[in-house]
Amino acid sequence: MPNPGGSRRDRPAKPALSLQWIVAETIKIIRTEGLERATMRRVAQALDTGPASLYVYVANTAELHAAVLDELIGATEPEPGDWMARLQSVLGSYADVLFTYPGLARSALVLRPTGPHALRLYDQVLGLLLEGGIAVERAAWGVDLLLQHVTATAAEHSAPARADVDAPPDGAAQMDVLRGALRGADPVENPHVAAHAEALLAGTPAQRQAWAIRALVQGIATTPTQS
Amino acid sequence: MPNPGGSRRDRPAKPALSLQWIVAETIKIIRTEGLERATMRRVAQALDTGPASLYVYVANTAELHAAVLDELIGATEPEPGDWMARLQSVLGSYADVLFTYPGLARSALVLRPTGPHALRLYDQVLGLLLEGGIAVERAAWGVDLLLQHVTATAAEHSAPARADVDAPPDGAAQMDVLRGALRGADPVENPHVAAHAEALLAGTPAQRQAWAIRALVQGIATTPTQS
DNA sequence: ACCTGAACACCGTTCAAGT
DNA sequence: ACCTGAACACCGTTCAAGT
Repeated sequence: MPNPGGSRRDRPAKPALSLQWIVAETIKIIRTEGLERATMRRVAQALDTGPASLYVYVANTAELHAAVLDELIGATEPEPGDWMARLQSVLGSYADVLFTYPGLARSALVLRPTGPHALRLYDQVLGLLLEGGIAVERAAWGVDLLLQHVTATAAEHSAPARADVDAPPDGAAQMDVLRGALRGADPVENPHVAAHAEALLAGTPAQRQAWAIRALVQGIATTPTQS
Repeated sequence: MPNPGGSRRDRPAKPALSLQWIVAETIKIIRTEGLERATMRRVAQALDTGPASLYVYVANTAELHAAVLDELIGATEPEPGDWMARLQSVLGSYADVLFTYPGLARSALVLRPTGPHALRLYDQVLGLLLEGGIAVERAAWGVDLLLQHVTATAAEHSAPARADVDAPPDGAAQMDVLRGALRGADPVENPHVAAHAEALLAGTPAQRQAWAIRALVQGIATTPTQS
């Protein structure tokens, strides 16, 4: 006599899987345990099923990560202001997403996000460059350059996948190593680095990021696509 | 009576391990089987030992990859010409290294190469920007921007680690997906992308790379570090 | 069509024990 | 000090079998 009376008390009626649910659960895991923990096996476990079940909805782990990233990109939005201020703010909010989930930036470089939210971001950035009066061929190539810069910067600040869970989630450690290497440069082997180590290390990340975007826009606006 | 006569025929007298030898063997594996095959276990096997032995010389897999990358950067060299031509050629030869061993570029973004050869590359790029008459604070920040661009571009063209060994080693596939997404953009949702899809996709990788470097240098040269 | 248990073929890293 | 076998704690993906 299975399931008498139309309800059973043993299980809370497991709903059917769906890509949306899988993505939502994966984001929860990334948020609480980090990207490296969001494995097919771990996600399947959270969904109370076996890893094989996920392959009905995604072809592989990369595709799952891509779906997650597009979902997160949905949160990016420009604040009001002139075109340059809006550009800085869309790129800034994209950077925030990538910095919040370090490791996803690494994926984003290779994944080339192409979901609906990513496309909207692409469209916003292109629109802002055109609004700034930049020639269309330059603006078109510039979009890639700007998004690549933000993505790469976030990826740099994310640490490689760690075995040790307790350690800080840094990438700041890598920065310290670089700092040490530049400060310790041999004036004979590396004269320029040795002479200008402090200039190389100057500025806060925010200052450097803002400068980089201004410099990129400046270069994009003034450099003809035909040499 | 072990080892009579001072020589034995059973084994070719296994030499002692060394970081140099480990790196050399790892490069061989990367060259023939790809980075994703160059695991601690696979490298140890090639060295006819167990994986634990490698941990005497490197702290983890990332450190092994970093040592390999620095070794490979040793091959970069500028060709003669004015400072801009030399800049394009050093960056080009660095790009060649990263494109030849796709996947190492992905590591390079996070690893922040700091070995002797990487430092030399850093020094060359900084020297060339200064030779071009660029203000030292801008040149110093610009080095990062230029190397980051090259590294990120190479990383983009490398595919994610694949289970399937027979498939093309592309990343070109990702580009095709992007192409399709841009061409198929909805004119209402993404008006700018839809209107300028061809401009977004225009140019060969080489043309875009050369333009990007000119644009970066232009932006670096003309953008004050203080807004 | 969707879902699953179990298996296949791997990983990085640690550790106690040897030389 | 250097090296090692064996183990610990995982992976992604596939496949035959079920519903």
